[in-house]
Amino acid sequence: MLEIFRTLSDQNRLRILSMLINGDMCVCEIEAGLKFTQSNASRHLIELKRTSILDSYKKAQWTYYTINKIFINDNQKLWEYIKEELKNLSTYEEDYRECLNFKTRGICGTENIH
Amino acid sequence: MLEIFRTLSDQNRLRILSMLINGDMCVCEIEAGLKFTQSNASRHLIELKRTSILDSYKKAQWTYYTINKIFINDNQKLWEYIKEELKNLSTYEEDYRECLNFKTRGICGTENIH
DNA sequence: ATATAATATGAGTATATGATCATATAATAG
DNA sequence: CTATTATATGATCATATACTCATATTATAT
Repeated sequence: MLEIFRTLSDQNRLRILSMLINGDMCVCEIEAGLKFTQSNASRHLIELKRTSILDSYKKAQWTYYTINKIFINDNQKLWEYIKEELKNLSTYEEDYRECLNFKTRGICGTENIH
Repeated sequence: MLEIFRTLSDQNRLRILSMLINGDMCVCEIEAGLKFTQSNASRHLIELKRTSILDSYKKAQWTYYTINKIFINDNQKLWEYIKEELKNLSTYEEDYRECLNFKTRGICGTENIH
């Protein structure tokens, strides 16, 4: 529980989660959508995965991160709380717009795959 | 949400919460039961109150801290999660024994009141 | 009033954390 | 193979946090 709260107690990791509730994203989409440096995006995602809040899979050279189904299942009440609250983040609307923008423009070569 | 998670991401504050689910306690009972220094106990309790997870009331010279009913009501799912998990803390049984011990021995003059 | 006990707080220190830059690794394309 | 793109990681720095000691504040008792 401590590790979970520790991982959740960062503004930028919450912003990442608030985007992933709308669908999986790769590192460079997070990077572009939330305006992080590449290494910062990667580190936050890895930290979220380390505490099993996220899971990841690879598609070609892209690493996609996704909300971990096991985490949701093991922490249902906590997850319901988080999921509701994430939409109230002051950054949510703007972040979502930016992410959609990059998704449709095909920021990182993903347009060749999808 | 961020502030709440930040406040909850500390081992000693979780230990405090795990004791308070069994009843209100004053600063010196937390101090004795959990073996904190006086100032450390006070600071953690104040931080938990600052984020409205705890509330406090005074009885003579003692400050009693209590789980904030408003917090419970405003964050029901989160609170259910926390309440369940607190009992699984590795420190829980031992801390509870120590706190009971001090309660019955009347550690801080409270025996004169109760 | 003074003495005592409980709590809060200012100041200082050590450690943890988040961020960045530069570089390494992994995967694909040509 | 080499070049390119995406991701991960080592090193470093600045800031945040938890802790302690000393002191201030508050409340009670005598």
